Amino acid sequence: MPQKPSIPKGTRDFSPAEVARRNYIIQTIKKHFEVYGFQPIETPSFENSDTLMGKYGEEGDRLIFKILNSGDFISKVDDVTYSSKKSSSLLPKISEKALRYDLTVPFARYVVMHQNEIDFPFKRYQIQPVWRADRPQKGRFREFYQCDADVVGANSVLQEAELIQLYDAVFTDLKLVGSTIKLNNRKILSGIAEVIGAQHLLIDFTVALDKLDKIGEEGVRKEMLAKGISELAIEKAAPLFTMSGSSLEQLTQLKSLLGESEIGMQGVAELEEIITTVEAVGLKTANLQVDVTLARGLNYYTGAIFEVSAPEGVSMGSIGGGGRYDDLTGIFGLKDVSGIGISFGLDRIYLVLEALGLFPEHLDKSIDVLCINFGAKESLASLKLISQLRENGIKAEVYPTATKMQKQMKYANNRKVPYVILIGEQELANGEFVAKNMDTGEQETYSMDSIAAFTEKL
RNA sequence: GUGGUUGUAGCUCAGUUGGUUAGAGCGCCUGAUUGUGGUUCAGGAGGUCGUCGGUUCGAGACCGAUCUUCCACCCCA
Repeated sequence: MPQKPSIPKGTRDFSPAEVARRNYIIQTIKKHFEVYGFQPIETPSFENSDTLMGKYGEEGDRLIFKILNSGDFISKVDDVTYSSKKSSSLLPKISEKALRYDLTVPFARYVVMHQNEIDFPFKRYQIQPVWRADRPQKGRFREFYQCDADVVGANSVLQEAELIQLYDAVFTDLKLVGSTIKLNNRKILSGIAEVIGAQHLLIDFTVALDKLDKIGEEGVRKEMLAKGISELAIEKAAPLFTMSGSSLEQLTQLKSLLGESEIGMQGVAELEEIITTVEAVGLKTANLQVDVTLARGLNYYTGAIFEVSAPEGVSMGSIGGGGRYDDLTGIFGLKDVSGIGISFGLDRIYLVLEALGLFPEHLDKSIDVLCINFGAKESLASLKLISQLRENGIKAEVYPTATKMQKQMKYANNRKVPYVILIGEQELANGEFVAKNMDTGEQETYSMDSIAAFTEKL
């Protein structure tokens, strides 16, 4: 036998049972997206490189899968570039396309390209795979699905509140009780950087701050210092390290800290409005929590930032994230279009539901009825019966060959078929069929003329 | 991209300081049971020990490379 085939690192095959479970999650998310008024679009799996490159920071560029040009691409490279052996200068000459890295940037490109056909505010959702040339870990793949909902062309904070409700609705429907939606605002982070005199180091500051729960206050101070933030500045920011209390209490503390920063106060005001709105409407099972250390996410966020973490006890990175971006379409030449979006991480939600045993049982069921095959004449009668069942939307099939009954029953058992139908010589002669309930083992005889009596039981 | 870790039957895993023919449980197949699955009993099949190379009289075990898994960074869903 030749070498066993394999699939690339960080990719997966999905069995029928896994697909059924994934579809269950997707259907749930889709249902709520539509109830909230979002419309689906799809975009190509690969884009022109210049659409993607530079949109996710330096780190992001490294993680984008590049697609090699077609044809004899290497002969078209000039000798100087070729012999320089520098990937950065060689890359644009041999690769002009790349696999999409997320759904937000392609969406911004879509909005700009179709701006004349779109009615704003435009609410779209998109459920498609994305690719990252990352090193895989648990819940971290090189090919995975994002489920995004975005609104562009409206900048009321009502949207923020609605999207928080949407998170709550989806996770409640999935029975994932106790998820936490963390909320922050980029303007608050900017304001703090301004107040402590470290605007130019905003990214370094926020990245370090984000690690607070992981490496502790000492670790964060150390990292900030290493990035060139002065001791005095860090001391000014110190209240952040120990901030606690309810969301509104934290906002009060922020107000005193940010009093001199216009942008910071604006961020606080936005958060306050979002929180009071959400509290007025109420959430079903999710917790909403202000977290000033929340900074993850991409450079293009300008206002609210969201991140959802699984209920306590499940170790999994974030299962969703999003935020407001005021000028994403500006990169592609369309100014003054504010957008806000959230993303659900399908693959991680799957792992969380599995860990907590929250998938409904019926997902395993592939068919409702299996007919035992007793031979040519009998199976013909079975086929007629099955046809009628199928017309009633019942998933049914006849075992294809007349092998031993034991084998057929075992097959039915393994496929978790709830009912097995038997039409043998005896039944055929009497114009009847026997239905066996595979759970209880009980059998009942029905007339071929009145299948309704049977279908009612399903 | 950096450092570490894992790989043995379809699945989960044993396998002693390197020593004859590599094991278990579950699953699968056959029979007890020619019209009845799940439970039970008896028997059976299934492995170039991730791959390639090296050390050795001898390698599943030691060394190197490579692929893969998981983990910590980086970053992120």
